[in-house]
Amino acid sequence: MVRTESTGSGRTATLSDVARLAGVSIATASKAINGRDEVAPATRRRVLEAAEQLAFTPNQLARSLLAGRTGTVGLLTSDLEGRFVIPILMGAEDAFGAGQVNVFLCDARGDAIREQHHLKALLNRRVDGIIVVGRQTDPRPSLGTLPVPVVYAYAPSDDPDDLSITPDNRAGGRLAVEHLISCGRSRIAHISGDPAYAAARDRLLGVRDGLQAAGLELVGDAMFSVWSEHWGRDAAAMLLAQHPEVDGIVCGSDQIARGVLDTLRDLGRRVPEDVAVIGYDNWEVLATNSRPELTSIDANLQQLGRTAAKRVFTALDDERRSGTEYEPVRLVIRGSTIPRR
Amino acid sequence: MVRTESTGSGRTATLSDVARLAGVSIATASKAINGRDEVAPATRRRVLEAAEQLAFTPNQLARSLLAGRTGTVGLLTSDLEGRFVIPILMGAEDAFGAGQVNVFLCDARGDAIREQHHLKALLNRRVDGIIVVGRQTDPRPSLGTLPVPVVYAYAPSDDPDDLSITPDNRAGGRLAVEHLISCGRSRIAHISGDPAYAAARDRLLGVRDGLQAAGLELVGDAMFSVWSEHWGRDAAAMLLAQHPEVDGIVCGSDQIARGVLDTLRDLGRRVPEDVAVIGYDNWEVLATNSRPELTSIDANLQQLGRTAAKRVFTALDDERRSGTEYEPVRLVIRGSTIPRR
DNA sequence: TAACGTACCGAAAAGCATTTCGGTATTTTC
DNA sequence: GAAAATACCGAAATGCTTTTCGGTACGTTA
Repeated sequence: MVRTESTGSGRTATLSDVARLAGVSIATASKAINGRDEVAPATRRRVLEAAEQLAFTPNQLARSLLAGRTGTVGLLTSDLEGRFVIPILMGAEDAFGAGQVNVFLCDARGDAIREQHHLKALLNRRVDGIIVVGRQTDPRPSLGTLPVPVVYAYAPSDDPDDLSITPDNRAGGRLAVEHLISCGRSRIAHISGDPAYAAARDRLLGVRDGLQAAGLELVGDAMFSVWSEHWGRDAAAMLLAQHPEVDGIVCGSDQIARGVLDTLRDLGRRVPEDVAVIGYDNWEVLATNSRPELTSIDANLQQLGRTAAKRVFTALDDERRSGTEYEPVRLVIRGSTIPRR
Repeated sequence: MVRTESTGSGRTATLSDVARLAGVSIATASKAINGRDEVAPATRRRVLEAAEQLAFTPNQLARSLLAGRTGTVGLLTSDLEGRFVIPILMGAEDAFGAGQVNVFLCDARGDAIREQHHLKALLNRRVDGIIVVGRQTDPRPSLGTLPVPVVYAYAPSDDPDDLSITPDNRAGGRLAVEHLISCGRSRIAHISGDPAYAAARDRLLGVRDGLQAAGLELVGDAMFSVWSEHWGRDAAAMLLAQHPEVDGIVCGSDQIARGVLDTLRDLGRRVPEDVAVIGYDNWEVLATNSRPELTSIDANLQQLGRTAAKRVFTALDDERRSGTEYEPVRLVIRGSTIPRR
């Protein structure tokens, strides 16, 4: 691979190279390139030709230094592996990418020291704002007061003075149960994941909200353990042994729901005719490949990412908001609650 | 939220603020902070105290401008959603994060225009290098000659003068079949995904390599369609109807393998006693939640990302390599090929 | 023709940190 | 006590772009 710059010197061309080649001053070259109107058309043409020939691209570093804004944002995640982080990241990148903003990605791997290290690096690079994306909806430690706006996404900050955006898990739990009720179910159970997660507790609150509003009660106790397919299978077996009358199951995740579907199939229960099942997260690859396909609650994470991006922007100009915003969730109906045709 | 800088003016402190407060020149302040030794201990202390008091952090923009290197790298992906991109991204971020390098993340969403746009932005920001991560192992269009080193990860460039790093799918296919053979299987079939993918074709080549080396032939034709669990179920049903003697199945993906396991279970075949099944990708959430757990081929994508990062670095100093490097894959053995205990 | 206006261009400062090199002040040595 | 060496500090250049403001040169008007 050979470098093919036309400056000859091997450097990338600078504005003064362009000016020299075009036979004008640096100031004039700048104006010509940036479309300012104090330049004669013929001069502008000469400059643009020179810029083209040298493959000139303006140095953003110099620009940013002057402007006091870099057009960059730091995206500080605690765990890239987690599948909740990615859609948020996509949404943010998307919202920024449409403008002139670029994103610095930093993965702290759940380590506070590393996070502090990354934070410092971002501030040194003079990012215009920071989005902190957590992997759980449990509150996380605030970064404290920084010279740039900070928005917490998914995992809210534990400081109410910070601005946080997190999905409305309680509304999601309620939405799920309301859907089952609207499908004519009244003997509804709840199988969820790790009760140490706020997500699990909040969804249960929503489920109870929905049941209470309809004058119903949960069948058996809410079942908690871990967020796995195995647990879904085991829990469903236990549930059906103790409460064979159950006709609807709200699951805490799609993985759990997949396990539940497996057990129901093994036990000869038809889904959704005998038992309707609803998952949570709308993890497409799981939800659309099960038998039957899985109705689920979608947290609109990509939208959440876009909202976070927008807030960082508006915080740049306007006043800063604070407190926790709950993003709405939505129901995605598939065959596990409503028979196909 | 209140800003609490001590410059008073609301700006972030600059080196000259520190110098003024410490009663020294800017040059001396710089030396004191950067640990140069031409500074008297007492002076250094004064400067450091002033820097502390003002919460001074050196402006990387100014530094980069001077140094000619920014300590940033562009990560240009075509599809963040794809689950192959994330581990590579993590590996790269990890490798860089250990140094002083930060990553600009750009998602082109599979759109060439957007990619060009992002590329230009990265060059304007004077990144020191670029990693291009594709979502398939099929060759992709080269970005052409750029003033910074470029490494293509996962999807190799179609220009042999570029440096590409991609997983060795052929070796993976061979590894899978060799494992089945070592498990005593000799009537082996292959169910894979979309034949338009180089990954599918390369893996089949590897499967044939392994069979031929053992003097065996594939049972039936290799079966191609799409990368889905549904197809895995359907294909397995067809396969067993035509070739009930099959005792080993190499699957083109873990999703397909999950479908295959489902069908085998429905048909009363024991896994691995009657039929051994091996997947591909080692997608943990699928592989460890199936019944039985799924043996699979892991492409070491995180390692691939780290290698790509390293190559960008070395290309900065050393000569540039070119051509396509094939990263080794590895076998992860679970219950679908070897009975537990 | 003199005075004025317009159109265009260029010098220079600003943004911030680093580094070189020249210059004091202090210490050491003869 | 004078010369040399040392230790420490500061002015200024560097990197690159943008913007302001002062200055030509030309054309226009009275």
